[in-house]
Formats: sequence, structure tokens, C-alpha cells
Amino acid sequence: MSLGSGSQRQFCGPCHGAPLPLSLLVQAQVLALALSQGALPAFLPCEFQAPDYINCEWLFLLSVPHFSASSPRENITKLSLSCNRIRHLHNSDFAHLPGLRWLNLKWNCPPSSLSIMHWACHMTIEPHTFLAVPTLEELNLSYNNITTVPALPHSLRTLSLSRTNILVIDAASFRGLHALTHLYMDGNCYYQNPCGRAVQVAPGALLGLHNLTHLSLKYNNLTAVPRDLPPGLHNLLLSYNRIVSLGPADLANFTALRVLDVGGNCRRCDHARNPCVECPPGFPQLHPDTFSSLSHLEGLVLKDSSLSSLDTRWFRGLGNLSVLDLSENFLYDCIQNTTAFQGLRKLRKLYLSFNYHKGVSYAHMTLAPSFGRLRALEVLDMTGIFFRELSESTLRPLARLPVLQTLKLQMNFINWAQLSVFQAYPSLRQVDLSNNRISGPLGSNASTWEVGAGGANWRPAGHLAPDPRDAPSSEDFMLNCKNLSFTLDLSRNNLVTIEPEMFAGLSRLQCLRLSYNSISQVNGSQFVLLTSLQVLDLSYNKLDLYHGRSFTELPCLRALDLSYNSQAFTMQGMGHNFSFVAQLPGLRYLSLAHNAIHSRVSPELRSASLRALDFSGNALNRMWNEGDLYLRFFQGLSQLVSLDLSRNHLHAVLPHNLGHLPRSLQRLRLQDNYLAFFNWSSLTLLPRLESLDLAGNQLKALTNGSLPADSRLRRLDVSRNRINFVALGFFAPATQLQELNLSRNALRTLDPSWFGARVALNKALKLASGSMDSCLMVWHMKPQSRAYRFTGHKDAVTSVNFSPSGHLLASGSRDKTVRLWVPNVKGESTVFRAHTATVRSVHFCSDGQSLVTASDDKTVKVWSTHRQKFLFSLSQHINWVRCAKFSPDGRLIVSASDDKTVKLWDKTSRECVHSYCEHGGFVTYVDFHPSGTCIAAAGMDNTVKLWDVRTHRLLQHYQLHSAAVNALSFHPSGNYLITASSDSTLKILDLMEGRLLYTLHGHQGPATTVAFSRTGEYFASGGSDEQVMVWKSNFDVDYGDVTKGQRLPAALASSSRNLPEVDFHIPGRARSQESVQSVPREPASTPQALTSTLEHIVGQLDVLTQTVCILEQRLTLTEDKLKQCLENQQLIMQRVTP
DNA sequence: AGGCGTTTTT
DNA sequence: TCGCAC
Repeated sequence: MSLGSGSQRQFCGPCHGAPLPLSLLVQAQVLALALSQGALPAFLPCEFQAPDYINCEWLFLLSVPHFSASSPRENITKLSLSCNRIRHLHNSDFAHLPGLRWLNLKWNCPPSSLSIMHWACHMTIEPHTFLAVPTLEELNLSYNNITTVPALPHSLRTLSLSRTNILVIDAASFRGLHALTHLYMDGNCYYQNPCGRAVQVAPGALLGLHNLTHLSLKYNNLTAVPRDLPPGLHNLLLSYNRIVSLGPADLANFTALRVLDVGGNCRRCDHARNPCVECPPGFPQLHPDTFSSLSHLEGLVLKDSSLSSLDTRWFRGLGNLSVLDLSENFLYDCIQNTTAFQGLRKLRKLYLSFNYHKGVSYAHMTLAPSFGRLRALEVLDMTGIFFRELSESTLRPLARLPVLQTLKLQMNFINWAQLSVFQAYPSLRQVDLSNNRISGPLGSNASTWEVGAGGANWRPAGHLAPDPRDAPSSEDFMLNCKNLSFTLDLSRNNLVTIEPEMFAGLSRLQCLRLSYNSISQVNGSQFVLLTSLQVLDLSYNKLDLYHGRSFTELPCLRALDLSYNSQAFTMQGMGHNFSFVAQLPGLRYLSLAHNAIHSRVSPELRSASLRALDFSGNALNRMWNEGDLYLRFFQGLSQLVSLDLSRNHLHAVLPHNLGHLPRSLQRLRLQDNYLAFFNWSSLTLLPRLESLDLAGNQLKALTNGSLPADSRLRRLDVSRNRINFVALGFFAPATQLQELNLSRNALRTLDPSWFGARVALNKALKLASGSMDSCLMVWHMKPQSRAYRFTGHKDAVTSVNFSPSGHLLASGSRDKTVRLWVPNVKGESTVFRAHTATVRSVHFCSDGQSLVTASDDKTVKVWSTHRQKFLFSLSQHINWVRCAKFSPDGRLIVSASDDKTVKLWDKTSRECVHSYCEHGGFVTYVDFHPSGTCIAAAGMDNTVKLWDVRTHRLLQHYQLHSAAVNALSFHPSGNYLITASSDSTLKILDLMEGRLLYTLHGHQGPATTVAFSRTGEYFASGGSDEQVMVWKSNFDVDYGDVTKGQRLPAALASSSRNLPEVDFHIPGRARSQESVQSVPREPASTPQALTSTLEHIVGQLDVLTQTVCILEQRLTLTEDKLKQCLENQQLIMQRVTP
């Protein structure tokens, strides 16, 4: 009986140690569940993501996969092959997908300069490749080194050729593509993909594209706008070229143009964060009538263009302009006096960021009156202009703009701000003044001030990178300001005290952000003018909470964030007063998180309104250790629904602690404490609890009481604990449980008996068993799924094996045939007839080209999978041959026979190299060590023996099992061997020490088959008890390195019989029988029933192993390790066969 | 030959 | 346990 796929695929892939993300695991579970019900995934090795979409991304494919004719290929309209290693495209590659409309091939063979290691690659495309897909509408060939545009079908609408090496576009390039509307060809010639010149667009080259509306030619070193572009263009993107002059002739005829991007063509390099060519003196030259014909223009980008003034005539005809980007110019003076904005009556967004005067921050800034004519303006970005005073006059022209919603004023070095100016703005929703130097309502008068005059260029760390403040936080615990009508952001300034008059005129304010200042004083007088304020963010300050009337001046306050204000709480000997909480009648959200609160605080929080309290990151352990002083700390929060007590150094949460929490609680978080036990029965004290989060504690078992019978618990997270046992029926009382996280514990199985009458993998229960650090699942074979797929054999199937690529499946049967299958729903197969008796074993060579089979007809036969024909026989055995395997390099074959011998064969010469005759009974199973230098064989005489295939010496022998050994598998590190025996155990042997490590009691009857996964991180076993178990290896091995240090087992171990061993039992296993679905059929002792069941188990196990392999490959496939592996093997083999 | 890598935009 | 209450 061969397990095959796992044990030979493991040589073909490198190994990694990274844990699988949960999403992959869930996917694996869904797949495995589908598989256990008999449905094989179509379109291997790709993912069938939607009824019409095949995702083949990141599979390290070297060629386009050819999907089986039995897959529903005609329904496929979308195919992504991006991020693979396909460098040759063939005429027939896509011809079998008759409905393909969308094809993504980007990042397969990148230009050398864009590949991280700067390796050369050139993609070849046979002429009929895309013409064979007459339905193709969208094609992405970006990030591939192609130098010419391939022949394309006339159906094409969208074509991406960005970051390629196509340097010339002429009339022939896109001939006949009348349907093409979008053409992207960015970055074919720029500093990161250099070509030493400019992309050449021949005049009129694109005129044949009558329907072209979108054209992008950014980053191409163009020195002029290409002549005679199609006149119907809507979008023309020409930014980051070297077009330093523009005149009316350049953009004439584009009467339909809506978006024009010509930014970055004449750059100011003091604000560049990448290689930059400074705009030459006297440039850019922008003729007054450059844009005059663009009457439909809606978006114009003139950023980074070294503009120091705006010519009013540029915008004269642009009455429809909606978005204007003028950022990164030198318009610091211009915006104070220009009349250029006069006519832009439909302008909604104006970007003026980083128009600073090099080396200077202005004392004052006064926007030109013509801003007042922008009646449609919604967003004005004035980030990084560098002016120190925000006064009534600064933004005066904006004051009456009827729809102005957003003002961005961050990073300006403003130290004096009269915030009351914003009271005049009728529709303002957001003012961002973060990252300035505001220290109070009135500062000293500013004067012109040089910023590092003559010094280095000013470079921001990251260009407007998302602020960490924007990180999404739980809506359960803090109100979001997005839906409020007026938000002022003063975070990251220099505020130390708040003077009430600072907020004069801001009574409309609903959200105020003051995080990251140095505010310490709050006593109920600071915010009196903010009569509408709902959300106040004071996180990351230095608050001293003491006054009983703090924040009571805010009549509408609903949410208060006081997190990360630990300075005062960590002062030794200082006390703190939380009585203000009771004085805030509308407060619903409060965060006191990460304040290191530990002692000398009010003994209780009181509020009749608070719904959510974040008290994480404090020291409740110390508080609850002070007798009863803080026992009722939360009890006065009579309406509390959500409470976070994570990271409070708690070593215990006792029933009387839970009993003094508000009975209204629905969500309780206790993450990352030190809880070693939990009294589950005490949850009766929180009758409304729906969500309990105990992740990151020290729980050892789910025992200690039971969940309340009428529990409303819907979500339970006990991940990241040390749980190795779950009581029988533990989850059964939680009838409302919908989400359970058991990941990252020490569990080896998920047992249906934990759930009582519920089925373990009930679809209604979202169950995460984690990063495969615990056993994936135990599932039960369903009789109706038996032989669901493998119809074709006329008698029992004895062995199955996947080819290394996973595209083929071989099977051997008692019907004397071998079949080669394409694994898919319909299941086509080719029959190989040559054996004259039962075929016992099938095994692919690591290159997938050959198949070796072993039969009761006493022969071993080798077949070509490519030509699908018989090659030759090896006929020296004198009794049944039960198993035959290729060596990892494919040069040798080893076979195990009932003639009590193991024979080693040279595949090339077809001669028997050696016979190993040490077994005292039939030899049931044999395999090569991953190094290829030794073999292990299992026998009916209960023994396991290892021989060196170079010296033919017996290296080790083990007699540990009490019944026949049926199968074995080497760990890919070569250091361990696992065996499956009729004595119902699995045993793991440490080959380096020559001793038994573990005995695993899992199966109820004979363990018939076992195999390590490709990386060795897991192993699976099958038995005649109709169970397949997947186990975590739990070795002290770096799985990232398993293929590296393959060493030979030590010479014959002196003693391997009487060493101590560790016994493993699966918890709950023996008691779970009532939930095992027994299969109604003949007694299991009947060979036919047994074989059929095993056939199915093995088939399922192979498919699961393969699925795990594919998912693992998707995560990381480090092929250098494969290379090293093969090189090592070659070196060793060269020594074996000189 | 093929490997590299989850690659924003500037 | 920090200008509260005489």
C-alpha cells in the first residue's frame, strides 16, 4: 500500500517555516471538507475562485497550465497568471479556453532592472498565442521583458504594456485593434527601467485606434507630446516624462479630453524622493493657449512642474474643470495674488500641497481673493506650504464658499492659529491642522524665519504615508468621527494647556482630536465653548485625571479617548480621581487603555450611560489584589455592554471578580493576561455574555466547570493558549456558539465529541483550528463517497500516487491494470495493461516522466507517463512484489517482495544491483532516504531495516512493533522515520540516535499507511478503522531547513529495543466513538472491504496532502533550497555510481 | 535555463 | 490624591 504523493513530492519542493495565515487554513479546511465528500478541485494547480475565474497567481509556474478537457473550461472568462515564471507563450496556450475575455500575465518575466536580483529575462510569444483567443477583451502584459507588441485579436478593449521594454510604437504595433479603448504603456523608459533614450511614438501611430479613449504614457522619457494621437481621447496621462515645453499645437484637436496629466515633466528636485532631473532654468514653457482647446477638461495635473506663477490664460477655457493638482510647485507667492482661479466655477478639488519656498517658512500667508470665486470648491489641500500663522486673513477668501468641506493644513509649522476663523465656513466638515506647532490660542507674533538656510534639501520620511492614527480600531470600543459633521484635528502639535478661548466660535465642532500633545490639565473649564462636541480624543498626552468636574463642560460628549496617558499614573505616590465619569450623562464610549493604572485611584467607576470601556493595558492585577478595595470597580457601570480587560497582568479572574462586573455585559475581552485556568461555570454570573476573548493566556485545558446551559455565547476565542485537552462535550451547552478560535494551542486533534451532538465541521460553526499547529481534523468516511471519482478500475484500487506537478494521478488495481488520471471532476484515465496479477504499488519518478509499478505477477514495471507506454520489466523477484520506488534522483529503483528480499535496480541498465535478504518475512514496504543514499524496508516480521545503497551494509534495524509493519515514511530532514503497524500504533524513530522517540496510539485497528507531508511539518495516517488522521510533527526542527542538513543515519545503533519512549494518546479519542459514523457493509476483516476503504482513505489523504502542498507553495516556495537539495543529491549520487 | 518576488508611487 | 471650605 503506497501513500506516494507526500513521500515523493517532499523532494520536489523547498521547505519553509512560516506559519500559514488563517485565511489559507480556512481555505484548506473548506477544500478538505469538499474533498472528504468526494469533490476534487478542478483546474489544479490553480484556484477556481468564481464560476468564471481561475486564479493561478504566485504558483511559480514555468508554463501556462493546460486544464483538463473535463473541467468546465468554456465557462471561464477570467484567468490570472500574474507573478509566475512563464517566459514562453505558445500558440496553443490559451486555445482551449474558448470563452476567455480577461487575461493577466503581468510579472512573469520582468525587465532585468525591475527584477530584484537584476536577472535577465526575455519573454517570447508565439504569433498565434493571443490570436487563438478571439474573445479576448482585456490583456495585461505589464512587467514583462517584451520588446515588440505581440499580434492581438481584434476583440481587445484594454491592453497594458507598462514596464516592458517596448520602445517603439508605430502604425503596425496595434493594427486592426478597432475595439481598443484603453492602452497603458507607462514606464518603458525611465530610471528604473532604463533604455538610454526615449520611447518613440511615431506620428499618427495610434490614429488607427478609432475607439481609444484612455492612453497612459507616463515614465517614458518623452520630450514632446506625441503627434497625431487619436482625437477622441478622454484621458491622456503623460506625467514624469521630459516634456518641458507645451504649446497649443501639442494638445490641439483633443476636444473630448477630460483628464490631462502632464505633471512631473519639469521637476523641483528638493522635494523628490527618487532620482530626479531638475527643471532647467527658463522652463517649463507653457504657452498661454496650451489648454485653450480643452473645453471638456475635468481634471488637470500640473504637479511637480516648477511653476512659480500661474498664467490666467491657461485656465480661460476650462469652465468644466473639476480637479486641479498644482502640488509640488513654487506657488507660495502666486497663491497669494493670482487671479488664475477666477473662472474655475466648477472646481471641486484643488491641491496645493508642498508649494513651499525652499528653506523658508512664511510668517503670514494670505490666499488671493480669486479663491473666493471657486464656488464649487469642496477640498483644498494646503499641506506643506510652510507658514507660521493662521489668522483671519489667511484663508479669508474661502470663508463664504458654500460647499467647502475639507481643509488640509497639516505640516505647515503653524505656531499661531486663530481657530475661530472656521466658524464662518458654512459647510466645513474637516480641518486638519495636525503636525504643526500650535501651543495655544495666541502665540507671539511671527516673523520671517529661515529653515536650515543653505542646508540640505528637506525630505519627508514618507510622502503622505497613511498616519498610524488612521489604523482601524474596533467600533465596539470607540466612536468613529467619519460620520460626524465637523472634525478638527489638532493632533501632533505643541499644546500643553487648553485655554477655553482657543475654541471660540467652534460650537459646531463634533469631533476634536488632540492626541500626541502635552496636555496635562483638565478640570471642566477647558472645553466650555464646545457645546456640540461628541468625540474628544486626548490619547497620547500627559493627562492628570483628578478633578471631579473634568469634561463636564461638554454637554454632548459621547466618546472620550484618554488612552496612552500613563505619565501621571506611573508617578509614585500620586492619586487619581475618576469621579468625573459619573458626571458625564451622555458618555457611551470611554478609553482608559494603556495608562498603567494600578493604585490610588477611585475605588469605582460610575455611569448610567457608558456602553463601552477599554481598560486594557492597565494593572488590574494589583487593583484586584488589594482586598475588596477595587472589587466593585466596574460594577457601577450599569449599562456597560463591552469591557476590555486585556493586558492587565491578571493571573486569575475569580467568580467573585466576574460576579462584580456589570450584569449587562455582552462582550468581555481578557486577551494577553496570564490566566492559567478559568472557571467556566462562573459565566452564569454574566447571563448576557455573547463574546468572550481569552486569547493569549496560559490555559492548559478546557475543563474546570462547564459553560452555562442557557449560555448566549456566540463567539469564544481561546487561541494562543496552551490547551492540550478539551473535556468531552465541552462546547455542547453553548448552543448559540457561532465562532470558535482554537488556533495556536497544543491540540493534536479536533474531536467531534467536544461538540456533543453537533457535527464537528458543521458549516454553521466557523471553526479555526489555527496555523496547523494542531491536528487539522478528524473526519469520517462516508460510504456514498467511496470510489466516487475513480470509476474505471474493475476491481479494488490498491495504490495511488500524484505526479510531482500534481497534474496526474496514477493508480494500481487488483484488476491487474494501472491507470493514469487527470484529477478533475469527470476523471479521464488511460489504462496501462501489462501486469498479469494485482498491481500493488504505483510511484512517479521525481521528474514525473516515469512511473514504476509493482505487482503480484512478481515483476516491477517501468512506464513512460509522457508517451503513456510500457518501457520495461524487472523480473527477478520470485514472489509477489508489494512496493517499488524510484530513488530521489530517479536513477535507482527499490522493490520489496514477499520473497523476503528487497532488490535495488539500476534504471538505466535495468539490472539488479543488489538483493537485501535480511528480512525474516514478507517485505511490505520500502522507500528511499531523502538523501538517496539509504533505504528503509518494513516487514511482516515486525521489523524495520535500513541499508546503505552504496555499501549494501545493514545500517540499522528496529524490532519495536508487536505486529506487521505496513508502511513507513522518512521525514524530509532525513532524521526521523515513522512507521505504521498492524499493532495499531505509529512509531517515530530518531535515526540519528537510533532510538524510538514516540509511540502514537490513534487508530482502533491496524495502522495501514502513513506519510509525512512534503515539509515534514505534519504527517497523516490511515487505518482499517476508517479514520484518517493528520498530525503535527512537533519535532524540534526548523522546517525552513529540513532539506539542507540531510545526513545519513548513524551506523548500526548498538541497541534500539529498550530505550525509554514517550506514549501519546489522543485525548478524548476513546470516548468519541458514539459520534463516529460506522460504515454499513461487510465486516472490516473482509479483505475486499478493507482494501476498498483503504483505497479511499489513501486517495483522500493524497488529495489532502496535495492540497496542503499547493497552499504551502503559494505561501513561500524557496526554490534555492530545492536547488541545494538536488545538488547535494547529485554529488552523493556521483559518489554512488561513478 | 533560470532564478528573484506579494513590487504603492515617485 | 494636586485651592477646599472657612
